Amino acid sequence: MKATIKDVAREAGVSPSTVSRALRNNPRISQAMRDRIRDIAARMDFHPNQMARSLVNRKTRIVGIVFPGDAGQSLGHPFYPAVLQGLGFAAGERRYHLLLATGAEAVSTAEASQSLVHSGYVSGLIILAAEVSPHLDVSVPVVVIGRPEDANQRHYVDTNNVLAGHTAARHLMDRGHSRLMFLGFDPQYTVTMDRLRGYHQALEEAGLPLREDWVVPSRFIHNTTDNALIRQIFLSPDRPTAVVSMDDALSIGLTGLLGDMGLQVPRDVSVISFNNTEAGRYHVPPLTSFDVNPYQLGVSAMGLMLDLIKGRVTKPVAIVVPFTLAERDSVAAPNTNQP
Amino acid sequence: MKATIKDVAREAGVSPSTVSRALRNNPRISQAMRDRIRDIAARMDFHPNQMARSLVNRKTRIVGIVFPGDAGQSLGHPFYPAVLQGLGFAAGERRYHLLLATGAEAVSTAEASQSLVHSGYVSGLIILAAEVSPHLDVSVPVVVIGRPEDANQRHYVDTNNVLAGHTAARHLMDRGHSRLMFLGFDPQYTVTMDRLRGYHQALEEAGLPLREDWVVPSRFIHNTTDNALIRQIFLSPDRPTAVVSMDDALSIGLTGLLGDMGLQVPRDVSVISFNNTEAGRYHVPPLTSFDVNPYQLGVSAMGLMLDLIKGRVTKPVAIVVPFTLAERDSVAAPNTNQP
DNA sequence: CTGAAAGCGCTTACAG
DNA sequence: CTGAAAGCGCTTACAG
Repeated sequence: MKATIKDVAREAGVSPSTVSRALRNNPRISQAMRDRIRDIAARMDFHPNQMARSLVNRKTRIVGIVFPGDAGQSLGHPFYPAVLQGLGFAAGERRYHLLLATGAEAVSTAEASQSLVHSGYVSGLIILAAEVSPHLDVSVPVVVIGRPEDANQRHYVDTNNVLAGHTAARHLMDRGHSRLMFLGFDPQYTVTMDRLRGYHQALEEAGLPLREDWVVPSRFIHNTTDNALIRQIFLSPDRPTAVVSMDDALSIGLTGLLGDMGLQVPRDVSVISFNNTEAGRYHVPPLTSFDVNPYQLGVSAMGLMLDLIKGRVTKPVAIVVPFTLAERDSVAAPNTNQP
Repeated sequence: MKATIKDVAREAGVSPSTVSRALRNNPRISQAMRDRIRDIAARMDFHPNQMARSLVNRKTRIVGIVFPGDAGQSLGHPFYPAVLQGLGFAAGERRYHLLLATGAEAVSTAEASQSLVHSGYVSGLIILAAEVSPHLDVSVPVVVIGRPEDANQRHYVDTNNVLAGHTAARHLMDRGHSRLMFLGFDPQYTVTMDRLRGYHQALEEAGLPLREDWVVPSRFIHNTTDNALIRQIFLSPDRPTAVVSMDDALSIGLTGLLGDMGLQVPRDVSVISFNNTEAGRYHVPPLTSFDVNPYQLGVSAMGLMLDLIKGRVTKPVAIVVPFTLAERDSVAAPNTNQP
């Protein structure tokens, strides 16, 4: 039987109120008494039941984490465990725990969130990867990782994806490319829309035409795309010489597809990619890829969340986490022997 | 303000007891009343506070998950997110949640476990990857993933690692190798000890000598090893022609090290590896690697846990999840032109 | 078929 | 400096 506060009180010959206060270091209890009670509590291996505390405080030391799609799926992409590491680290420092939303089947982000909040288990919600409209009306603070559509009314931490898309296009153009394809547009995810915008800006600034037929959609996270469309694009004589790709997995698939068509990366097509995964690092050729620093995204999101819980933040806060570019071998100058 | 059971009771003109019973579908309440109350509760968006329920039931719908080392570190290896996916899926199906132990600094598995249980938040504990002795005396069911040292008194789910080690060695010997090195022994982890045992058995059965100097230690999960020792082993004229490696990351590091010495995989040295990661798949050469099916490990562990919580299991249960071998290009016949 | 009362393990005004 | 009482939001014997 686990010891309760009453057991400790009886043992110490005081009331439960006094034990409670002594343990929370309330100055109203004499130092001597505090020490004595703490000793007794330790000896009895007493640990206050957090459920009971939460019930009266209307606060738990738990933050709910909601993954896009069903929880499981997204963890298959290394971005998410990395975010989780960051979240866990920052939470652990302040003795908070993470509660994972587990939607077995196709439970939407919104449903998963609601269910977590309704349970009363969580004091806050961190939502990963902003699908377009997880409109939810909940009674606890919410932080989203990624840019939500109604960004100016929300707390979020994100990469500057417009800048990243711009930087990607510029990186390619600086090396002489002018025929760029965009791989991995998904209207469900603001991250791909933001990068596309930056990409378009860079093209415009360079006076290059915006070819909508070279914007290839794909399902984000799942990283499935329209191979027939890609094949068709590269069959054309005025095919692209470079690609901005939303994810390493997409880039790896693309490399294979191009290989089947007799096109080599980077000799015939340069590829600049996102997420700097291990798979991309050991791929042939090793991929030049943006690292959006998912760990830091997690750390920052949890930091913001804990401030919100403590009531230290009032206005909507947006945190931007810098990205870096890992330059490897998938980008080269255009092949001038080609058409 | 969230609606409470009292609000619903008032609205329905009945007592809270009746609302409680109606919502739990207690047959003592008339069907008509049950329907009426459920309607009202739904309309008021009432959701019972799980904290309060847990307090009286002495049960939560939360299972604590403890990672080896500090939580964060291990998530960097794809094995762990995959297990987590399985755990999450199986939990979600039964409307259970996962609470992650977050030890910021070097919190031991045992401490993390104790803290989770003491909090009262969890109804059970799943401990990932058995370090040698997480001896803990807790009041909730515990399932470990991996073989604990005191296996016969515990519930666990594991790979048959003795068989896996044996199979690895046999796979190499079947292709003509007789000088095998074992890379990645870590006395802290039973998994590596088990594989080593199987490996030894296979050598013995084949009448091959057991060379202890060819058992190279490394830190599990971190996958750091003793490169100087490896170099020394391969500098010798009677060097190994094949390696059983505990992890793809270790194998990738080894390939690089051997490359620096002018030795190629698989031409000069064959490598059979574990964990079938993406990095190994896109590595050159693609690694032949065992898949220990981490997702299923998670699903099985959670299934067992839920049975334990329901009190449907009494005696210690051990579940074995089968492994498979993904054969790729890192294993070949020994190079007969070499010494 | 329904309700009043006690209690889960804590915390915290209120009182002394 | 310490205690008795009420209450957090539920559930469940007990009673009718």
